[in-house]
Amino acid sequence: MHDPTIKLDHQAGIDRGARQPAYMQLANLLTEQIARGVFLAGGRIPSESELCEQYQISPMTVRRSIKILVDKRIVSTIQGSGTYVRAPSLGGAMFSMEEFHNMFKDKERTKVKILEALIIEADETVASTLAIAPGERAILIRRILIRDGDPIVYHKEYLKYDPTRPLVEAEMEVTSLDGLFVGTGETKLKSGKLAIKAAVLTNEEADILNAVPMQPAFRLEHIFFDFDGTPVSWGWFVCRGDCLVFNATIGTVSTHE
Amino acid sequence: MHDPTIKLDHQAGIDRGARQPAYMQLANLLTEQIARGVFLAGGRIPSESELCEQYQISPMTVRRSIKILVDKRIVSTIQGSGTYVRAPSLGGAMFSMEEFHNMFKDKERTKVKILEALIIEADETVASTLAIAPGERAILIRRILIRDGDPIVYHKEYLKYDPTRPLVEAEMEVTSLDGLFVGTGETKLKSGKLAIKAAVLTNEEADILNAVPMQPAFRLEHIFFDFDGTPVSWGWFVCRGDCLVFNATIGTVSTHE
DNA sequence: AAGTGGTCTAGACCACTAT
DNA sequence: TAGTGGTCTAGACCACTTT
Repeated sequence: MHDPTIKLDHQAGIDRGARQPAYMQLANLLTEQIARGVFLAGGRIPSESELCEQYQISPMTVRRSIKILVDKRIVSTIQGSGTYVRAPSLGGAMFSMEEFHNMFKDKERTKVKILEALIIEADETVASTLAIAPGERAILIRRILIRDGDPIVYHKEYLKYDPTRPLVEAEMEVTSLDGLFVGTGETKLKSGKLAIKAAVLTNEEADILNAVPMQPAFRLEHIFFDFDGTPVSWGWFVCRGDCLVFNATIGTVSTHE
Repeated sequence: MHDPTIKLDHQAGIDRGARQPAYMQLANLLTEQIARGVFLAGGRIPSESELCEQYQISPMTVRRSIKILVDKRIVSTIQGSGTYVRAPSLGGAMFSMEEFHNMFKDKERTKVKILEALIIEADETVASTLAIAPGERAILIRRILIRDGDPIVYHKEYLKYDPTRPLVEAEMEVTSLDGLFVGTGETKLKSGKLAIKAAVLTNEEADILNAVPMQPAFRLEHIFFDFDGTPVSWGWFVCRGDCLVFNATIGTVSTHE
């Protein structure tokens, strides 16, 4: 297995025969040069026409490469002026739910146990959140996610009770929670909101999660809406803080793929 | 100020004279149709050639519109098959540091108070994190961020002591923390990592932040690297949980700009 | 006036999926 | 084989900044 492309480091160019498309190659080339300090933060990278000339690529392809760096917040463009390298900053960091999702993506190790699933009468809080009248019916589901035998996440969710659609049954059936995370396409939800809050375990939660009360925890609140904008479900995950960290990278990290 | 474009809702098309470029108009049109349920999750949107025909736009421009929806995770493309509407899912949610940054972006309301700034001898933990020998010199800075007179964030940071560069002075001088968040371009940092952890206030932190111990809090750990990959600084922000929430939206939220 | 990025065209060829 | 998305070209014109 010999890779002939291994030593074109001295003056790298675009390999038109490579599996990687030209725009990706150029994006990685520029990213690496920025990461190596060839172009410093605040400075300008070569103009698009210069890059076209230098790498023998058409304007649209060069633009596409630069667009990638813009999306990654590595550079920013100023019309009429140039493309500038951004300094790494905390403000631009992004993090995703991947870490949380990974906790129970592995179906072999993860089980979902339903503690409770019943019809309740909505109290003030539930009613106002689900935009229904207090005392109206709603569904309450409480479950725990178990990984390798240990309870790691507690989930509580209120669902609007609506006999005209089988959302209730569908939701009850989702014992793997995949619908919430992967998006099954079976539900007809339009959009949702998610909030991450800092919390400590209540006595009840600590009991369920085999942990001690007052332990640091994340509370991930979620609310989903129907196509007409009315709320459909409201709930939250409680996860022990020592089981979950949200990570993000800042600045230039070349991906190569 | 009359806007003549206000009532083309019945069968919307692309307005070539509008300030908004065609690719953005099409992206918003598709997003709205998905949000209204015209195209359901799991279903296919019209093919690129169909969209070209329907809206009288060239292929590259249509592709650009679709790329926007792909980036927003509203649709996903399968080569040779089509472009499919994704179901909203928690797994795809993204968070930014914007909320945190906003807490002290307003310079009028925010002050930074340096509690301490001194040269220390690195203990085991600091030494291994900054990749120096235990006992070697390092800088410790402790500050609080004050908004409207109330202390809201506590910041502790260890910096590698390196006489060959003025990073120390530069860092000491950054009383607004802007360097960390906006990216001043004065530093020569290459990249960094950020971790968000759940925590409770220690006695010391509670005292500094005028809060009670054991209160829920976020701990935002950060580490920055130089161009050669060596760590330059390590530190963390502690923020009361009742002052900070990370928000994200899921699914189709048309932006219109 | 010259140079920069922003938009857009009207095709081309390719890789892949469906049938 | 027909249709789909993926890549790329070689220009065009525009808006904007710099000098």
